[in-house]
Amino acid sequence: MSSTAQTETVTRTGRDPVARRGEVLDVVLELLAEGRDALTMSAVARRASCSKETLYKWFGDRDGLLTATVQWQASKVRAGAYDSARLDGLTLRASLEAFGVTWLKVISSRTSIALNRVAVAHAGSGKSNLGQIVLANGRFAIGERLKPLLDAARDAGLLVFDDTEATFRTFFGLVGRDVQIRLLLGDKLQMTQAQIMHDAKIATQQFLALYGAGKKTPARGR
Amino acid sequence: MSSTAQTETVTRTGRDPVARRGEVLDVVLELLAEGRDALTMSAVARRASCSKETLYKWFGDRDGLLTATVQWQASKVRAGAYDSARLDGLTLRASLEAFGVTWLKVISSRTSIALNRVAVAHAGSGKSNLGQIVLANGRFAIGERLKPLLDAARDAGLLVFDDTEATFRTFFGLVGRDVQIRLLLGDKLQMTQAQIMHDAKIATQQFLALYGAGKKTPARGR
DNA sequence: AGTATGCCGTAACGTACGGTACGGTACGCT
DNA sequence: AGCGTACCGTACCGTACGTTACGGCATACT
Repeated sequence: MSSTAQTETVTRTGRDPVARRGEVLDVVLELLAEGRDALTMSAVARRASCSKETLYKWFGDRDGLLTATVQWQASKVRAGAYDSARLDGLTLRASLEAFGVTWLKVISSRTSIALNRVAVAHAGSGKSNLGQIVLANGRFAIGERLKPLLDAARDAGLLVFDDTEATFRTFFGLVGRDVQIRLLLGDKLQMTQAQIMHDAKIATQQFLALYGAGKKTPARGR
Repeated sequence: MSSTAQTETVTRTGRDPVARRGEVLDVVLELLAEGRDALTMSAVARRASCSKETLYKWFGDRDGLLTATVQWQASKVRAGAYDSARLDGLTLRASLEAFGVTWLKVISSRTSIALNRVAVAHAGSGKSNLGQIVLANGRFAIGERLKPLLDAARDAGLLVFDDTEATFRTFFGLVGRDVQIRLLLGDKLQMTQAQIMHDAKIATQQFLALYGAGKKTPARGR
């Protein structure tokens, strides 16, 4: 599990087994993102050049593979926490915008869309908790990462609010708006880098207009 | 096709065939909302007491049935347009809150969640345009219904904004926040009547704080 | 009454796919 | 060299489900 890779147990392909595992999961992400046809165990095995037997030995069943994939993807996305020290209006604004940009990039990425689609579909079928995992690593993870910033900003007298959770949810709504649901439903929505940065900027302006303590930019919505 | 139903062609069950069609589609909605197991043609036929042959004759194939179901549900949701005449700050606020309540009720209803789930799953598989239909009857339909109100409010000097679409999207985000994605992913989120009304009220306050012309309630979040 | 039509119930077909079994091969260990 | 382990490739099995086919019955039409 958490053994530091010192002895490189080289397998047939000349690779360390945990790396191999990662390769397989990357294949799943690939296949999912292409999404031309439903993800099938045989397709994964073929593309990853591994046997189905190995797939089942490693991940148990299809759900296990999916779960591992979601966690694998989540482990790649983790970004560093924003330093809440020496906060002023400008760094707060910049941090909020950065959060917005990060989040918009995530939800508009092909992998995230694909992963959310299978998780949503799965949540319908009741079995397994893929949806919960996606939520925990997406919506809730970013919430937990943003809240310290919000609290610090309140302590610094830059923001005024009671409920951190509710305040975060407002920011979340201002940033995401209808983007995620439209993308999930297959709407052709071009989220360019420029568009994302613009959206994050506007959302931050609006957020500060609602919760900012100072009388900065009035933030009329474009 | 478009013949006005005058001659009531009574079938075996003593029902008019178009009503029978509606019954079948209601069964689909039922099954979908229960969602214990995936929707299957056999299950629909059994529950609706009709033959699979009839299902295929009427709807072509499974996708056709799903499409018809989405449109059937959409046809039931259509609410009347809000009268934009004699607008003042109070009626505007009330109308916005009403919109918010309506929308939150829709997206938190079991049927909507189930329908969106199949549409999202379908959007992944590429085939058919279920996602587009859901979008057209959900997100976009409510947008087209709200925009006249926004424009009227701007004409009446109650709101200040440039881009009606962008303004609507902000309202959409303030109202929906993370609710829809959480519900789609299976999060247990209790959306009681009281909660919905409270959320709509707050969202409206915040929206007016951002776009309102007058200096009404400052709308501090929560 | 006799025939046609529409629909129900059920059986049957084909296929896709999750899951398992098995032979063959490369590598590590002794 | 001989053995065990891990894994690839492929064949195989069982089942679920979309789709089609068919027999039977009730109503509509002449």
